[in-house]
Amino acid sequence: MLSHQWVTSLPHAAAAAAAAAVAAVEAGSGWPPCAPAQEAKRASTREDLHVGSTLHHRTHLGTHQTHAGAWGGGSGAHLVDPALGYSQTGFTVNGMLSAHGHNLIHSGSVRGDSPELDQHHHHHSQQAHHTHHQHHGVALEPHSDEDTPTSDDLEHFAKQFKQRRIKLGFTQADVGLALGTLYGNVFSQTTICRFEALQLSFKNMCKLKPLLNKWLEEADSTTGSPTSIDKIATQGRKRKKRTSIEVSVKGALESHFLKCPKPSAQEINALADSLQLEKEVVRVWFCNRRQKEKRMTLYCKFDYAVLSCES
DNA sequence: ATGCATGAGAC
DNA sequence: TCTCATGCATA
Repeated sequence: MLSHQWVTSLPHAAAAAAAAAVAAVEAGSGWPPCAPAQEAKRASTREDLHVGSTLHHRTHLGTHQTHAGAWGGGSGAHLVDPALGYSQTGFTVNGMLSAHGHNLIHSGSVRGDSPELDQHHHHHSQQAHHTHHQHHGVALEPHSDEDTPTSDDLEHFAKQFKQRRIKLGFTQADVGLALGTLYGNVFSQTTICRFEALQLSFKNMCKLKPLLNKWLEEADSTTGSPTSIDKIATQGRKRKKRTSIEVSVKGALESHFLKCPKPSAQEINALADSLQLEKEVVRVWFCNRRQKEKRMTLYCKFDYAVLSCES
């Protein structure tokens, strides 16, 4: 039981905690295509899904990270050669062929201010403020990176990006580092990966697209300009070892999630207790599960009834 | 490629 | 406390 222990991780591998805390905008995360209308019952509690009405923020990119070297304050510049540090360089080759089987998001046409376009349900609490001031059926060209791209734009770009990235011989990690050296924001392999797989929130995708687009141009235009690599490694800070949740337990959590995506603290306690997990683990699990739910545009359709969930 | 985790910012 | 962006560590 329990496999949680605190490990003092001294990341010798490529690491860079230069995460800009940007996003001072309000919420608005889910992808446009689907409009899960589950909650919306409580007054203020919800905001995560009202994407539509407000999504014209700027795709700013403050090259200045709020707090470099996040943890410990100690940002021991630990230079790591990406080629050596990250050994995930090999898989790329075959990656281009297999690609990601799921090609989601087909709802074209979303752009500008109201990207959600709810097509069904909404029996209650309709957010009637669709500023549909847009000539339908025109679409025209997708302005590359100026305006808010449509879902299709993003999907296409992501696809294109991955393809070219691979052709150019770069790994996802390489790109992440390059973005840092070129524009100030370093990203991990994870993020690049998620971008390519469209597993980021719509907003996030929009934010990253311009950056990746620049890199792309830069990359295949400069036939051999090894952008200097410098990186700030995060000094060791305690990080909880990843808790491995057993399948059976996961099943239980899933089950509960379907009934109640947002359990109260007490419910979490009860659950944690019955499943013999730390409360924090359970709490985080639900948080992550919710996030995933939003990204899961694939199964975008219908809302499962929100059952009783208050204590 | 993805699961669990951290942290900042919004309520 | 939740969301949201992001990533270490892992399968």
